[in-house]
Amino acid sequence: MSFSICVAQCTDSLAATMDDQARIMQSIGGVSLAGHSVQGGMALPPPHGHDGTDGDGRKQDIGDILHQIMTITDQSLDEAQAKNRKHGLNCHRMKPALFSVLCEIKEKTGLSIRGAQEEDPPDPQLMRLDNMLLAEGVAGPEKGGGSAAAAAAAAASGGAADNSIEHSDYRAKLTQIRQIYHTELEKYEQACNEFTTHVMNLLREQSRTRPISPKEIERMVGIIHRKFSSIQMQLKQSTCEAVMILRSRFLDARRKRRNFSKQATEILNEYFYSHLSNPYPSEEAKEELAKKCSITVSQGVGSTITVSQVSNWFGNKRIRYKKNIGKFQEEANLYAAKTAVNAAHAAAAAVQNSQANSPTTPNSGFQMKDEEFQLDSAESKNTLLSNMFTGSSGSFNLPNSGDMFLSMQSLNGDSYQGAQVGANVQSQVDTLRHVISQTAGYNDALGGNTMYSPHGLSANGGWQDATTPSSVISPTEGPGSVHSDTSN
DNA sequence: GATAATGATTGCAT
DNA sequence: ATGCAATCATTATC
Repeated sequence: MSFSICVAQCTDSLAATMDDQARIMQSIGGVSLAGHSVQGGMALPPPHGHDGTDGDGRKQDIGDILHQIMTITDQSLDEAQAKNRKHGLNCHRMKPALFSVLCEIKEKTGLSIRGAQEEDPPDPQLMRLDNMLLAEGVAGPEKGGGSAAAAAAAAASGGAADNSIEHSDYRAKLTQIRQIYHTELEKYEQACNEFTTHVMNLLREQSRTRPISPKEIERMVGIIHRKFSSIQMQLKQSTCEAVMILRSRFLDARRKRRNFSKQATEILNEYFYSHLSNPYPSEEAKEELAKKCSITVSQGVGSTITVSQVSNWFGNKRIRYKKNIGKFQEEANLYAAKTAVNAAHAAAAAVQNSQANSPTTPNSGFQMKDEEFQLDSAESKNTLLSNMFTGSSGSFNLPNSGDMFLSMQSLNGDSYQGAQVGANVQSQVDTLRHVISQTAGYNDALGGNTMYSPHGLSANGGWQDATTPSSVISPTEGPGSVHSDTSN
């Protein structure tokens, strides 16, 4: 939440900066409008019949003209007056001489200027900014660019390319920034164009009374563009800053973790304990699990869970389970029982179906929707159950769920009936646990006899290959374990 | 607030 | 690439 606040702040500050710049820009626009007043000031006398070579009053004349030029802008003239004055100057006999002098001076300055700014070296700073904005998806193509950049950022951050809430949050903020950036940029460009047009018109008009080469107009336009691009640079800089802040917040948020929802943990645990002999879900299985977790999560509160998170979870789980098996005994039993109940449900349903009645399958909440998944776990359920009830050793490989169902019935002696199928899961689990405690010597105490041992865990602490799941019991136990044989 | 639980990261080995 | 082991950092629990 501090994250979103900070981002909001950063976006606000960005907007504020942009407003500042907009103001700057507007003030520039104001200058451009005020520029109208220059119009009359530079008016010069037109060519005249006199060649201006007579000596006496010449200095005086030039002085007069210059004086008029210098002061003309200070005087507020109405249209008629201005016209008069203009005409007067234009008709002055010194006009040609002055004009040619101006031309000469212009020629010189023009050359020097041309020489000075011939090459327009691309500003490295601006290029950096441009590149960054492009890379971040702020500049460039409208759609996809942002998410691509976000994905890139996520990937760079450590592999969680497909990300969750933070990701979309990041994207939303980035889009916001992009929008502001583009709006402002457009405004600037528009203002720049308007200003350029205006100046060009001015120059064109003035070219009637003073020498203005196309080169000069070009140069003027260049100056204007440079001015505006320097403002744009500020905008780009601010945008970059905003993106950097946003990004750093986003990356920092990586470490911020949220516990998975109960349902998600249930699902993962179920898979883990039902594949205890080989708790290494394939890529597909991980995807499936991630999807399942996210689906259940979407019904409640929490964040979606990604494949890499599933991988993390299994990595953590394996290591922690192995480190302290005793601590996980209860959990293992619980989930084994749960799985058993599920399998029993499935089996019961199957049996009932095969008996031509049409009972609705009880909604256990743990039932696998995916058929393949279901088969897979059903198989391991068989294994687990067999282990539980026979006290391990190879054997089993019950051909189908029906058999397992039968084996349960025969084992329990009492309690479990097909009719119970519709009852709620927890009670069934409890029942089952009770039954187990009676029949299989269930021991609740930590570190006590484990009726449910990690058969797949080999002596060196690793899990055995998937192909030989529970058929071999290692003679020695894993770290901190106790005897796995709890059979009666 | 101390401690446990837990999700994420890192460095290493394969 | 993937998993393990150690560790970090946050969250939950008491």
